[in-house]
Amino acid sequence: MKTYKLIIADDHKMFLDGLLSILEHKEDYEIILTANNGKNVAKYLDINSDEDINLVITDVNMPELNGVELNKHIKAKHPHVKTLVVSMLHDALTVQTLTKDNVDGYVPKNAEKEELLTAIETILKGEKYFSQSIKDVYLKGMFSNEQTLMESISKREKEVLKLIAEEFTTQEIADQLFLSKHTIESYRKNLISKLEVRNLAGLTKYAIKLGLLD
Amino acid sequence: MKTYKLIIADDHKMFLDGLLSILEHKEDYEIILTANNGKNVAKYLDINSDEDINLVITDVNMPELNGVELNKHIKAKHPHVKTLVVSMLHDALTVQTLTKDNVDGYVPKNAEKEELLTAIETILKGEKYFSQSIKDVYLKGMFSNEQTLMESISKREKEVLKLIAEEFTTQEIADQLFLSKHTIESYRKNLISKLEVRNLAGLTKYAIKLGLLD
DNA sequence: TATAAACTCCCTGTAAACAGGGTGCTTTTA
DNA sequence: TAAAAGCACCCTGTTTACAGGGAGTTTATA
Repeated sequence: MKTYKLIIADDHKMFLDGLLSILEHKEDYEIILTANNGKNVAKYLDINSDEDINLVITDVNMPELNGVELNKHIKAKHPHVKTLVVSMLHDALTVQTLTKDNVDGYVPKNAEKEELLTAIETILKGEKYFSQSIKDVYLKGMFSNEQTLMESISKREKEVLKLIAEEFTTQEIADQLFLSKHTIESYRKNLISKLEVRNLAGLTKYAIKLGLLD
Repeated sequence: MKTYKLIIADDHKMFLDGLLSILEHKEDYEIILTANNGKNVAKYLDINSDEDINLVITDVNMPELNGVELNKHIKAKHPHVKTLVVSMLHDALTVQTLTKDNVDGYVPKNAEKEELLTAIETILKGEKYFSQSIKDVYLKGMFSNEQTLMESISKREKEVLKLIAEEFTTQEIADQLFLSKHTIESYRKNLISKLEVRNLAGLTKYAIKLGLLD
């Protein structure tokens, strides 16, 4: 019987313990590493790229390097390593980003442990596994136009939006970004129009929705 | 050796499984009930009040009845039952509400399982147990003036704040509340001053923080 | 290499927000 | 029963935001 090598990343130690206790008396899984952030996992993979890790199980919200970024890194640098996200239910955008980055599966933390085991097995067989609730979120996102809006906001616009939501005035933002006051006014105007809001209050809410603030 | 009767409430089944696997091979703990919301726990306690449950371990974020409300209910109706919150790190206000409602302990989910066991033992001995990080949050809340600010906002001010965050202009708010435009301007001014923010963006963030929006 | 998208900047107005005062009335509570 | 807090309103300014245009340059991409 083949033994699979696993890495688990989650900053909730108790949850990690739970996962471990579920997996450790399965003889076909060997936990090579546990980490409380994504960076350590990325580092480990970069250094020990000869060791054939089969699967990385990761949370989304983690310090240093979050699950979305970790998945992206893995798929770019170590495409043979499978990835399974086990996390709270996230917004459609997160799920979409993950799938676009070729994640192999997503199971919410409120799933039964049996489902987790099924997901792991399925992924190790080379297939994808997404819980129904994740598929729902994804589809909901596809047919609402929210993420279409989100995608239509450029990097620079997001930068300005963030500063607006941080209560800086147009002039202050211009100074910070070494741009003309007129430019920032244009950005604000476009954002108000694109996001279909009326004023700073609406922009601020969107900035929060987009996760631009801490 | 005495056996203690425990109830665990958490809507993340996998976390629940983890907790169970940590506790179930401890012979002095008997898990009477697990639930994925607070309501079922409250119901169980209300009906089986003769059965002497020693401790309820609960998450904060749960459907139906959250951990804060559950704790309040338990301490009001079943004061002999100890309560331990195991949850993500929460804001100072949540921690303060819990302590005000006489919760017996709070351990964050990223704690080691040893700390959880220590917390349980300590509480069952009749003492309180709060992780250092929780104490930090609490103290930070005490010495920051955030919740003092929250309390200093009157009902009318909250009403105006909500409408501001909903992107209505001063005139529109005045019309809705049948007040003078000047009055609304005064409220906005006072809110900006009280909440120590600079503009609509800051007010909007506070409205969200205070839970005035959906 | 076109063509679109993003980025940058500018103009003219008007409307709204922001700053810093003040008044009087009512309700709560120490 | 005073004092304090909340409520509603008013005034004079200044600053900023908002509305609705235009236009050139760079960058990515089909």
